Amino acid sequence: MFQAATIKQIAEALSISPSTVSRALRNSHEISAETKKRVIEYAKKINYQSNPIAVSLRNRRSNSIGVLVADVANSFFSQTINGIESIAYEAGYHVIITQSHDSYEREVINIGHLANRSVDGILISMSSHTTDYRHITQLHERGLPIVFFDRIIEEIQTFKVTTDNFKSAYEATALLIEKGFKKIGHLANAPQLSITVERLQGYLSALADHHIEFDERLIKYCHEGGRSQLEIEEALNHFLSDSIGAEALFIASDRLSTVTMRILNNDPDKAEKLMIIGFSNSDVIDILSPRISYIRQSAFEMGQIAAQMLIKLIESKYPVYEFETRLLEGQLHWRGNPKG
Amino acid sequence: MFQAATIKQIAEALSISPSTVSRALRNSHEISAETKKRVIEYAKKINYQSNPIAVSLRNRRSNSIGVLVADVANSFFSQTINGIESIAYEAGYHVIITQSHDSYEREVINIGHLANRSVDGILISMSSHTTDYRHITQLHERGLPIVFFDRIIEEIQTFKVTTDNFKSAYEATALLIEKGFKKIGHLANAPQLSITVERLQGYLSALADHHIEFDERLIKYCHEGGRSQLEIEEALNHFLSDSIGAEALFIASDRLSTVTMRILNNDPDKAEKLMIIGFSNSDVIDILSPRISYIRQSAFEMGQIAAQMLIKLIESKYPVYEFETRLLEGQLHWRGNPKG
DNA sequence: TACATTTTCGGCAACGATTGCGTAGTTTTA
DNA sequence: TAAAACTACGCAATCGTTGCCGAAAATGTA
Repeated sequence: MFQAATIKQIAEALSISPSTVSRALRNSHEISAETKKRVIEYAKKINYQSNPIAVSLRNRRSNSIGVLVADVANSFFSQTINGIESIAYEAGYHVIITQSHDSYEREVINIGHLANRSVDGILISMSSHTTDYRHITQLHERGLPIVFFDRIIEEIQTFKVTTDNFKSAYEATALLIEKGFKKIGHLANAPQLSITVERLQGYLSALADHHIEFDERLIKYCHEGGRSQLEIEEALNHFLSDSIGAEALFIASDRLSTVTMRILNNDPDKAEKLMIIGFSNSDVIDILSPRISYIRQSAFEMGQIAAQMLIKLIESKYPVYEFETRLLEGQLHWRGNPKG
Repeated sequence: MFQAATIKQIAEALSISPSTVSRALRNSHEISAETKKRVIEYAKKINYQSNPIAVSLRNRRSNSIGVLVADVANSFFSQTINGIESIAYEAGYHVIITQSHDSYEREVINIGHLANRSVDGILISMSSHTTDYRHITQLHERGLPIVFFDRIIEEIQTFKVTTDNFKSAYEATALLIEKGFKKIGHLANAPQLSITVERLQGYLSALADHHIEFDERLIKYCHEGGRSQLEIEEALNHFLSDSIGAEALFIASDRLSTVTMRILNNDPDKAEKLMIIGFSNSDVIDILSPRISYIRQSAFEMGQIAAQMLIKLIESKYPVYEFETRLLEGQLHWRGNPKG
């Protein structure tokens, strides 16, 4: 491998000590203008770049932050990552991205690796199969800055940012009711996720406020969160069965929405029977067939806020004990009949 | 911040030297079974984890690889990243992802940061606005392992992996011709990209083989690659103008495809006039309206191969002078009439 | 028993950058 | 004119780990 220039080389070339070079480069007042000039010029000449690994070792700071998401190939998360990156970059941090693929084991391994990799802090969106939080509480107790976004948990006191899922779900459900639908199915994500609970509550609350009796058969959890198409097909058949007869459907996540849409696209009979609203950040959700009304989350902004929170934690000189949970507004887009 | 356990602490606690601890943990034959056992037990007890930054400094290896893509919020790239990650993870490398957003300046800055960050190698998919390769050749000459994927360049001798763009473009165009279309527009990406040139040649070659006269007005380059919807609207209007009268369209990239689809979705008159085939790795491309036939690249596999190539370069004990350029097959999916 | 060999381990130095402390040499102040 | 203050720089330690060399102890051989 190639040999990068070091402070020692500069020191030797100019017959001064490494400390002087270091101070000159950092523009210390203890160094004469003359010496500074010589050092800076020579450093530029040999294209000196400080070795970030050495700096990290010395400063016990890596200037990098870790991110855990379920999957980067998911519009919502990739947009979030864009937001994280935009802030991190500005602040001089590198971003190390890992994926849990919604597996608890991978979450544990990845978070362990990140902490071990000496990241200065971690941004976490929980895997849908996680119910044991010890791998995170351990790190948190040891003082590692952690911020949760999107899929947050109650159990750990720190900064969090997510969509106002209750409100968005409420609005979506209420809108369906106002449009005249009464039998509204709810295709929910894995039940242990915060977003699942919040969205379910929004749904239930809207029903209650509009005096629609709650029918538990109208709720179906997807434990595989859309990774299994079969799971969703069964749920749809269930909703559309004669005994249930759902007229509309509120879908609680990105992936569930697109998988549902694929099934309906292949089965126009079903598609005609259902008015659909779903969460989705796909950039082509508005040109899918059949039509789907959708709730779009402020993913980019969520990433930005999460990154800002984390960097604030990392750079705080004193331990932080006051935390905030930010809720971002989702945007509801009504698109009318499936057949348009 | 929390204090991680170190080798020194173990050494002190067991009244042995740090070197002995290090060797014991690495299972050196020079250490007695007895000592090994004591060290390993105590290390486990205090949850010792080696500090990767110190190891990096010592070994001049960071066990991380850098990736440069245009945009993670793009199905093709996010799938590629998934492939890269799967291999890198197995081999013990971390992945640092950066985005050029198709800007030359950001590409230069990001690649500089990655190299400076002491990654052990870099995976690059060129930004569409890059014509000057000095920032890369410099690193390459200094011995930094580099592998190109997707958007590759001729100028640097190394491993490369991309789709057989010529073949896929040829097949797509030939298929349109066989279906009876003669006036086939080609919506091309930025002209300086390898993939643009290869796809254009496939298109031209198919026309020639089928004895269709080439009309240069049927080719439109999109210098903004879909970042500007206006650019594409103008191109479509051009293709559909009376004097041109295109009957079909071959679209050369993911983003161009989806933006075109949005325009056509909003303008059914236009949509009816055009049979469309486009490159796309969107997971919902098959349920868009209007219908679009598409070429899907083996993105995940491309990421895997690129990562394998890079790791091979990194871990090679001798300089490598024999390089390979792998071409992966694209998959053509015919979906018939727009109105289906 | 005497010597050679092997096993087991400690000490030192280095990776590259940073920084507290010390100290010549110079200038300012009383 | 001597004391004080300041300027400009070097020394050495530090971060955690590991390669190299050598030394002591254990073992083997004659």
